[in-house]
Amino acid sequence: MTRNATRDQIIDAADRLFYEQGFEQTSFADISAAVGIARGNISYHFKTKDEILDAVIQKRLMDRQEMLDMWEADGATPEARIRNFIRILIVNQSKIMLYGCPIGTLSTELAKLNHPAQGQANALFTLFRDWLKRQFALMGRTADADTLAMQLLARSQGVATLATAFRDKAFVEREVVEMEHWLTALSAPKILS
Amino acid sequence: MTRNATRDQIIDAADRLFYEQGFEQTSFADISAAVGIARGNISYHFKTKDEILDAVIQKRLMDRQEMLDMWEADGATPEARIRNFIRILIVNQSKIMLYGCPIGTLSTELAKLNHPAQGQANALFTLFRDWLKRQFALMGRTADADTLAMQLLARSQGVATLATAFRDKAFVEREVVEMEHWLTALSAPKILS
DNA sequence: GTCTATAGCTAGATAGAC
DNA sequence: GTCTATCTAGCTATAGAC
Repeated sequence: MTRNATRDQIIDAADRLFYEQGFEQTSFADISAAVGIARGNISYHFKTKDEILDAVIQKRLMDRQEMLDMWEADGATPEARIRNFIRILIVNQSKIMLYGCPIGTLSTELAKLNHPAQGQANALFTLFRDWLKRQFALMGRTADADTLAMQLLARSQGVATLATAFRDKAFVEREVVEMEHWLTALSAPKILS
Repeated sequence: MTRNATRDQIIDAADRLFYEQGFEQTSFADISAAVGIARGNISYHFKTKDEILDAVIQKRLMDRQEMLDMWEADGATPEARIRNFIRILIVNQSKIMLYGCPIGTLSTELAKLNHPAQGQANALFTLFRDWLKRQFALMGRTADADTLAMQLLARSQGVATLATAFRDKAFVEREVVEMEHWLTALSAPKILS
């Protein structure tokens, strides 16, 4: 893997534009303009648009893995680590209200295109799914760890989709609180009050 | 509003193709081929592609309103009616696993295009939101009817997104059961066991 | 490694014959 | 109302000068 400033700039710009405009809607001209280079220069670094997509997905995988590793290192408890996941909806709120979740929207777009990179894109979901599963298992939920992981993933995706449609900040914040309560209830001993 | 067989066929074909391939990815050629007419004929009925989109959204609004009216007429209780909504995920399972939710994916695509029809497309969400809100209110949940409506909408959207990514039938069925339990628990008196 | 130029294609939209 | 033909513009991708 060679380091190259221009190549990395292309990937960064494509990553942002694929998220904001969609993969299909983003042209070589868009990317080259964003980087500030000539159109043809892109082709020196990437033969086809699909190669750019592959590089963007690889970069997203690396970025998210790094983020999860950080949460793993810093979080005192599995609950605290999962809370970091839930709070993505707050941290990235403004972008999510404009463009949705970068993972979910790419996955959906590639599904409609029946694009060969679908599997690679869905690996991003699997990354979070497996990480969440491990955290739930550490919470003692070994039996239903994967079910809980999928439930939390689904709920986040749903909130992101409706956040984009309704642009309602209060809704997002309310749902995040609800998810945190759900998480707390999972680990807390059952008390009849 | 004049009735016209060809015009309606164009709308039907566009409705299907916009769902399966996306709005941007569907061309006049795709639609005319699906209907079995010449490319130029489309332009007689619709001046621009955006006009087709408007017609498709209007049709979807009418279709869904009709469906909700049927549920309203046939459902004995608000719970039974809401159950119909939840079970969309089962009834349309195979299509959802291929293309996602027609409402959510269109809304997301138009958001990324910053398309002027965003508001119209989101009216589809509002249609379900208001209907669900009314059902929850009829269940006695007047105070948090809208919150519950948004929660159920979000959960459905999330399941649809992950269903498309993972193509996992068992996951969808499991989540539908979970949502039905959630619904039952909402109306049932609280029993400490 | 970056550029200009262009080939080859397809898109949305328009004009006009029938 | 439906058709063929065509315009203009945009796209991906390639070739080759520097």
